[in-house]
Amino acid sequence: MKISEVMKITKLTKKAINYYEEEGLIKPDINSNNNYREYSQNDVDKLIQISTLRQLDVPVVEIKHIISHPDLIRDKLEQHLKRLNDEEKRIEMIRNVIKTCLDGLNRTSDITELTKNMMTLKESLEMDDRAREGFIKRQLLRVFPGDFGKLMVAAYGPFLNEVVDTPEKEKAWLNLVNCLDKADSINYPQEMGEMYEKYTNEDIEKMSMIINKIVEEWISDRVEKSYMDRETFLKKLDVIEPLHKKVFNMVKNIKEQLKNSGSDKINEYLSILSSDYRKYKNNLEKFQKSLGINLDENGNIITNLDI
DNA sequence: ATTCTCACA
DNA sequence: TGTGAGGA
Repeated sequence: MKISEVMKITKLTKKAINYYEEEGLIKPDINSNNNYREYSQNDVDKLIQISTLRQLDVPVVEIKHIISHPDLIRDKLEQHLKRLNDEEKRIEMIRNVIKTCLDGLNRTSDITELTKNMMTLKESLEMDDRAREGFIKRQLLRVFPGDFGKLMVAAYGPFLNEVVDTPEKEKAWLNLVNCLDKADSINYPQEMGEMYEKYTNEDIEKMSMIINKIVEEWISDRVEKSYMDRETFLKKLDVIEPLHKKVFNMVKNIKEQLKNSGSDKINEYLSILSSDYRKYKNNLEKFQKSLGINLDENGNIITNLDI
């Protein structure tokens, strides 16, 4: 039969039929008088198969393989399914980057700024776990310059080793990156600068160690034993008491600054991201309740690291 | 009516 | 991975 007939039967266009021939999927005989194609029933059957697979987005090359090696069909379909799944993930990623970027857009309408932001977000998704951890730490040190930043890193470090393996976490991670990215460096209150001048590098090192250790303990389940009596707690408190009292009064100021740059949701995102952080908060709460410690204006040792 | 070639997305 | 134009 001639091509118009085949068009009717297969619902394919001339163009498509010719194209499939060009690609070697079918080989109709050619009438040497007029150069017209003569399509066999077999050609039509093949074209129907091709059409079906094409509607499922199977690439023409794969269809070609399938036609010449019917036993490959399982392999090829699985391969195609994987492609689709990958593509879905890719699109989900793009969607999340754009959404997150849109959420943080209020501050800039500068397109250069915007695309830079999008690039940062996209690249942040391609990081491995180590790189994520390093990225956050660098950002923390930028937002909180100097010694206070080191203490922040010590406090938050234990929560930064989480794998981002669910869509929920991916969103939270993007929000966190976005949040830190647009946060300006903190201008510490004057008293704070004065306060930190007094500390040597060794002091800061030591405080970092202590903070880190405390947080680690709060994450672990040992916390019940090591902290749940008031005596032990007060002893530990003495170690960092000189630091604590002053720091607490400045935390509000810093919180304000974060809020002003729209970056005050770090905790929220970290909660979604890190099960350790949730555990930490949870243990903290339990502990505070059991000792009757207040969270309010007068400050207490537990909350002062929690910006 | 069909094929071919080229440019184009 | 096709489509559309235009000539043969």
